[in-house]
Amino acid sequence: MTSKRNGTATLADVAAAAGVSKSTASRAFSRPELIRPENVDRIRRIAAELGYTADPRARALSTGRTANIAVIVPDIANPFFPPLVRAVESGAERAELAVFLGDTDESASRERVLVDRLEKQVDGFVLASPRLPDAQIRELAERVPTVLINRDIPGVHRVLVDAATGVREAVELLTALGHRAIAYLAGPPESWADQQRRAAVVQAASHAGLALSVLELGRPSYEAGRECVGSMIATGATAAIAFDDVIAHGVLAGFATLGREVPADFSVIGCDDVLAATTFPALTTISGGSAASGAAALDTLLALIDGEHPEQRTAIAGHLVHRASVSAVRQHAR
Amino acid sequence: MTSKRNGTATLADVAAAAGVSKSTASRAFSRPELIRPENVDRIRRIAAELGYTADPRARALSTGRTANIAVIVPDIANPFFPPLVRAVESGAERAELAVFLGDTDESASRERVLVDRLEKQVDGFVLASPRLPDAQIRELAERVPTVLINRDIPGVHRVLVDAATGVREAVELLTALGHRAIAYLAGPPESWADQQRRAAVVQAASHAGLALSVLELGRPSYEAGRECVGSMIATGATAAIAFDDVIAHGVLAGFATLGREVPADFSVIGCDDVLAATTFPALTTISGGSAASGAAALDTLLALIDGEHPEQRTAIAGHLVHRASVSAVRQHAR
DNA sequence: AACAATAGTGCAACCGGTTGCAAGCGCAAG
DNA sequence: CTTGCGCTTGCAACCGGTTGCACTATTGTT
Repeated sequence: MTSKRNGTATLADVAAAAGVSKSTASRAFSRPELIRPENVDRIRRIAAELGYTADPRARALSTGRTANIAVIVPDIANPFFPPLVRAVESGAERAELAVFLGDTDESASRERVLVDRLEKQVDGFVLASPRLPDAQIRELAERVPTVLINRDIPGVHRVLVDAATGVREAVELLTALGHRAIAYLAGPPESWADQQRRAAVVQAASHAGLALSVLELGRPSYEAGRECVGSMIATGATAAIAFDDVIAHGVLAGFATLGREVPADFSVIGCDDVLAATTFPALTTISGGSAASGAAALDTLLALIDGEHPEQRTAIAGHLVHRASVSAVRQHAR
Repeated sequence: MTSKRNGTATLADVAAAAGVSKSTASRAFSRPELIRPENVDRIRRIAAELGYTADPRARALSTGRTANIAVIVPDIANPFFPPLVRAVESGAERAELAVFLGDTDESASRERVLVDRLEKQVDGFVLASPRLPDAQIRELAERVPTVLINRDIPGVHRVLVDAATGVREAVELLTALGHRAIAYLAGPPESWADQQRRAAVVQAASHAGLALSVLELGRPSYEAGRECVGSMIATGATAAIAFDDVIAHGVLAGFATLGREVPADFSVIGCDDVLAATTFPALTTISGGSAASGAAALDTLLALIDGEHPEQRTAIAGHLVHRASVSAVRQHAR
């Protein structure tokens, strides 16, 4: 016999104390217009005195609504996700929903387990950059309201940040500043975000007539960014667009280690705007991601839960935030 | 009539399909040793075919155990918390618990609301840097297994990172490197962590015979760190220990802006080790915080849930991680 | 062969709410 | 003085599991 949960008052206790039936007590909260006003007051007062709070589990069992949602992320320690989670969290707070957080550690199988464990106790899912196969996500979305972030599966509700706009702005800026050869520091090719960004860079560069080198970095990390600087310089590029801010931050460090100056010697542009101005020099980056997509996903999910039919595909336009890591190409460069 | 939740199979369905009673079906999962082995197999197979999964709500209702826990943080976007949450998350995964995340936005009242909403659907709480008054936390801990992080309330289970050790190491290092005057860049005085760190620095500095200036920065932020550099230099200090890595990171940027070099011109030490090596120069810092305290808190909580009586107070010894932002004081300095 | 012990199963109550339906009530209309 | 209707309220079933207890075979013991 472990410590039993201290006996909080139940609805039956309240009903007994008020001399009414459970149904009446229940309705004093859920449908007060059906109950004689003076009784509503009395029941509520007694409930308060007893410290009664409805048990969400029991309520969920009969109503089918849990008042919970879940947000699943690949890695909460990746700076892209905390603002996203925070946005979901604050929207959920307004809707009086509690939120489960699942961290899949970038693993599809753990994601599967989490989703299964949570499915019965939530009214909906926000899946951020899910790693599950399309088919499984489709099935899930059929059973439970589900909104994807950064994953484009037709037929499933999703919010996507539109890389094209921001990338175009970035390339235009670089072109205007005299750069003629740039590099794209690619992220994980299986990620939808990288596919989009890569394609956008390729297209924009070719449109602007810029030479483009793509460097495959694999898992996006600070180290990967720092270590690619040498080979990046070797391509002859004078500016780089990185898959994300973390890589870009690493690149900054790489240059500093080499004693080269950004932006004087080289221009760097990140993506996601999650490091804000906390790099040195402050990072020019393509914003429009994290918090906004969390908020948008939550709005869609709430609508879905309410049985509405929100837009299936929400695009968030990323745009360039110009800070200090970009400047005109040096005259004597190249 | 909103979209009713798609009819997943219930235990009754399984029982019917297997031609046994609900009890037998139930026990085929929870107490298989009571059921004839061949029936266990058959029931489980049929359940699998029907895609049956037990409803955690219903189970919770009768067993009293929810298999959920909650972790409440003041601000998930503060880099101290994601690793902590991640550690809790991964421990919970092992114990097959799902985790609620609450973000209080640094507000005691939102914390109150969250705790109330969650209390009935979790087996325990991890409260990280809670803002609630002692009395309320005590009451909660009496009703529900609860573990605090970075909050020292006697009688309540808690894990605290012991600043003293790491701070002492830091001060010893600085002393050995020839520094004679240092600064402490203080965090929010109402935070337990700042109180500890401040006291430890004061004591260690006096013990080592170092001159110490304390600069009040209020809310710990990158900007605050960057902007205090001027007045910090004015104190005559040649090294600083910051309340946290975020401030220290700002200080690094402040020096870079001034064209001064760290560590050649000035040594900087952070706290928490949440920025890892992602600053330039890589930040020397007092580690032992985030992930470790999350893991320790979870262990304590699990024990508590199992009805054991774990140590009430767990101290995590912070220790100095020596990276690149500290060096010997320049001969001509001062 | 009679009897006890044991393994396997089912009945029904219970966890704490919600809700359809019907019953009791007062009051106005006929 | 009925009849009818609307307002309140209670009964009881239900949501989907778990579990104490009783019951029936089986097997083992003298």
